[in-house]
Amino acid sequence: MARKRIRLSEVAREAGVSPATVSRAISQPELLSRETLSRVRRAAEQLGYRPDGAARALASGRSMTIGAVMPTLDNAIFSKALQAMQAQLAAEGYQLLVASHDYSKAAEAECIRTLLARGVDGLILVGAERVAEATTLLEQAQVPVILTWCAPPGAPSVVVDNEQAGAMVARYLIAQGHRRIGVITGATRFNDRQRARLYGARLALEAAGLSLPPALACEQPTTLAGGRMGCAQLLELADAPTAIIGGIDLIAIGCLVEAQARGLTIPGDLSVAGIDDLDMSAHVSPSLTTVHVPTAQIGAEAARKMVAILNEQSLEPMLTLPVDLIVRRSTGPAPMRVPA
Amino acid sequence: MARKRIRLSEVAREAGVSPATVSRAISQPELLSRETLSRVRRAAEQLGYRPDGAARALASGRSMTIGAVMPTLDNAIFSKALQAMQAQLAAEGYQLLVASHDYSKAAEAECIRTLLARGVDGLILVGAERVAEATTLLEQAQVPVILTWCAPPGAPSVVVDNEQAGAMVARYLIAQGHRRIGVITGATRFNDRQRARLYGARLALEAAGLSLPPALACEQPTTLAGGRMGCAQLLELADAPTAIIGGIDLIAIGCLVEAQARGLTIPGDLSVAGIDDLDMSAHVSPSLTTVHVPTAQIGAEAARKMVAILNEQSLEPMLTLPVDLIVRRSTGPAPMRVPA
DNA sequence: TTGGTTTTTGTAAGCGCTTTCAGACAGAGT
DNA sequence: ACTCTGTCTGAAAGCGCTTACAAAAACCAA
Repeated sequence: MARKRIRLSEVAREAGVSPATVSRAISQPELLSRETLSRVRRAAEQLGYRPDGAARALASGRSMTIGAVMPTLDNAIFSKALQAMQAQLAAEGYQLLVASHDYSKAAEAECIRTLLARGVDGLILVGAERVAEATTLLEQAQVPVILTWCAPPGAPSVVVDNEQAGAMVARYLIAQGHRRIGVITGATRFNDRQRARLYGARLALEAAGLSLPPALACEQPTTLAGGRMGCAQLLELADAPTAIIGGIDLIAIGCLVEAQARGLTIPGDLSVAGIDDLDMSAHVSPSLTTVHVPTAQIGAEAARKMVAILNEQSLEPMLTLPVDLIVRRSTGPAPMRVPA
Repeated sequence: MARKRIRLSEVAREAGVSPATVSRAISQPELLSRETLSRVRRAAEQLGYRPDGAARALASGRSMTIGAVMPTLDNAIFSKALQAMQAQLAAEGYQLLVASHDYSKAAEAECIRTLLARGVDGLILVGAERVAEATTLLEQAQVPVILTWCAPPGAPSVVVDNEQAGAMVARYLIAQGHRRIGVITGATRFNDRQRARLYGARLALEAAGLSLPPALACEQPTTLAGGRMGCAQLLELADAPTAIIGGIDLIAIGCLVEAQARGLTIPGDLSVAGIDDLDMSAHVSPSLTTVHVPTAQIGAEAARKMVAILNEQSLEPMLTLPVDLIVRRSTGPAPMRVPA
């Protein structure tokens, strides 16, 4: 089979109308008379016509394609957001062009450059921080940009209050009587989300008259293995913490695993809490206390907002989604101080 | 800032050459003299020229874009493969257009249709099964298609032997003395991977003179929660299995959780094994015996193969990656039969 | 120098569609 | 009957780039 691709003009000939009419039948059917429309549709159907995306994009200036640049897809929070984003966009007739940069600023700029060159109609990014080159590209490009997870006030964005999330867990642990609380985050250098969470936790600690000494704040890869290492490090301290906050659930779960592997009981000997509320967090053992971050919703809302902007519907630029503390079994009262 | 976008012809004027020369400077620099090339490059640089993707695609007939259709991105195995795929493609100058269909055949066909309409240069799909409509689309489209995970012999593909994977775990459990082995898979109806794994396990069982009665083979959503439900179901059987195989690790981990929540010790009372070898599988407690499936490699190799095909390098159509049994702590000898 | 090659560059014709503008036509009002 | 709407359709000019094809330039041997 596989005959040559049918062109719009052939459909026009078949239907006995002009190419313009066929084009309208596709993109603005309401302009055509009922009869013409159905004639064109029949011809298109019969010939198996498929419009050429590149040609449409070139002629119309819109590619119906949105670019998403993520740190990685290999992390449930991003892939989940992406999944929701793609579903939402598909429903609106847009396609998702995906790039990921593995937490490299330079690579991120490169991703932005390529997507822009591909002619995306809009760009969805994670976080607010990027290199100057990227910022310039974004300014010069005439496409809307939506930031997710974290953004400066005023920028079109769908975010959560990461600082608040960090503060929430910290306050809860403090309320449970913990006084030495460790925090394990991902690298904070190119990750404003992690930085904000850490900062929030620190503020809460200080507000309670406590502090977060350097030894108790460590950075690790945002993986389960990273959590294990971080936990090991904190537990080996002379004055080990009675509670640990993971900057993301994956790290917290790593702590759970490591602590239990060392024979500690949770939450008896050590309380552990995370931030994100992954699906699995409710199922690990013990189930993880965490702050629910509406990951999928971030993706879906970002997509929705993008479409709204492209349709010139103006709205609040910044959408802040709520975060909630979810108390489960991995946290409890601080252990009694053992008399020296 | 944000002046109007620079066109190729303006670069040509600036550099004092013809548009054709500028075009060549971009796509076939080796055709130009050293001097002209650098002149053009300087002009392009100075004006901040960015080629228009749509125009290039239309004129050249190639969009430098590859479409990937996945069941979902919200599952580590797919997002991990996608991540590798995207990285590999980016390195070759291609971009990834992503779609997902949530295990719906109809939606998959729709994804294929849209991506094809967008003018992708190639398509990467999961599994071999699809509705007739999709098959027709693929035949008519003149783009290479690569199947992953599972494919009929002869089709360009990057696969693993799922049947073999299923057989491997089953044989291992049999060797450990288990005689009643339950299998929990994802829905097998639109999932040839799960079906093959189940089939492999069944064959291994039969080869050992055992069988897989209907009660011991159940289907659940491919999630941790699905695993818990399936496990609960099997454990409540009058004649419960002494070992359970999860069609994917997520399900197996769900079993781990559920069984332990019910007070069973693993592997003392129940052995559990999965297939996939997720990152977390090594870290759950007890660590999960599973069959390693080189997920990321599937993605990377599919991308590599796609590029090779697009460059007309012919090669073995089908690449089969090896799977390995990874024995960890979640499996052990079958418990002694308790005298009635 | 001359003709034959081999680069290197330019000319121009599209790629397949959208969209502006204007024309055709039907119905309404006077 | 005649203008005035408003609705529907067509003609034609691109969108920004690639790529035959052809011309020009450079090189080479005779």
